Amino acid sequence: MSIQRCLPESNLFNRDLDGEVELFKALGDSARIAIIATLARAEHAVCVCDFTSGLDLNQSTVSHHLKLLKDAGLVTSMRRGTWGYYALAPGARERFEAALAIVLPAPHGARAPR
Amino acid sequence: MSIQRCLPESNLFNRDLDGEVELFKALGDSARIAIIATLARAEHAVCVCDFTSGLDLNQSTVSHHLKLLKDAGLVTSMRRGTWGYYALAPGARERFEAALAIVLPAPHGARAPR
DNA sequence: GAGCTGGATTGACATATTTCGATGCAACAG
DNA sequence: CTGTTGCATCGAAATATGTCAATCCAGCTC
Repeated sequence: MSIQRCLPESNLFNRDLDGEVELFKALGDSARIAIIATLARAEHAVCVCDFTSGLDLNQSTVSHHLKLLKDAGLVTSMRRGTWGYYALAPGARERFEAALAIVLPAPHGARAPR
Repeated sequence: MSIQRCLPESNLFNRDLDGEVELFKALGDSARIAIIATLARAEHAVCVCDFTSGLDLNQSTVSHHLKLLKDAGLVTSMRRGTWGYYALAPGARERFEAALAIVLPAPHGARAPR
């Protein structure tokens, strides 16, 4: 019989993963991941000026990344006078956990290494 | 005193996150996330032909994505005769968990929901 | 050997994404 | 009111990424 041919029906994972792709894409950039990591550790909302001075990027570029993160629902923004502040959106961490659980579910059976 | 000026020293998260960025970037594409989700659920290694027929993409494109995932250390490959097989690399899931824990650490205090 | 088949590689092209400079807009300071 | 400052938005340029067609390279079959 030798080597058997390719499986007739492909058991590819079919479900729609566009939402998860958008999530991971949001962290797939060094500026955005730094922003998120900063916000995740901040006690209060962080001023935009901290990002424009801290990141080695043009102010408009920083603003662009912040907008991207906001569109993804990962951060929230507020204005106080002239200054803008961003904070991690509630549930941001959980959304990543959930996405990871869908893409890479924990092995169902044993935890045992052998 | 009114509104206080921007903080003098920026408390930006400084550590190098390039490795984490590469990880998340790997899942930031619909083809690659489908491949990983499939491999994460497969009992055995999956034939390349399953991906080329299952995904709506050219064979060379599929091969390209597989190479990307392999370069990221997320999958392993083997050859049996003419056919190629890919499997999830051991520890792939854990690497994502670890990356997430660095970028979005769990709130240090309580775990209790209320 | 010759021909075929699965898959990797190469090269080109199309599209997305990142980035910056310039401009616009509100809020503050004088 | 005028000038300044922080941030958003717009438009363009540079770069990266996804995609395919063509080719190459084993290994299989005859």
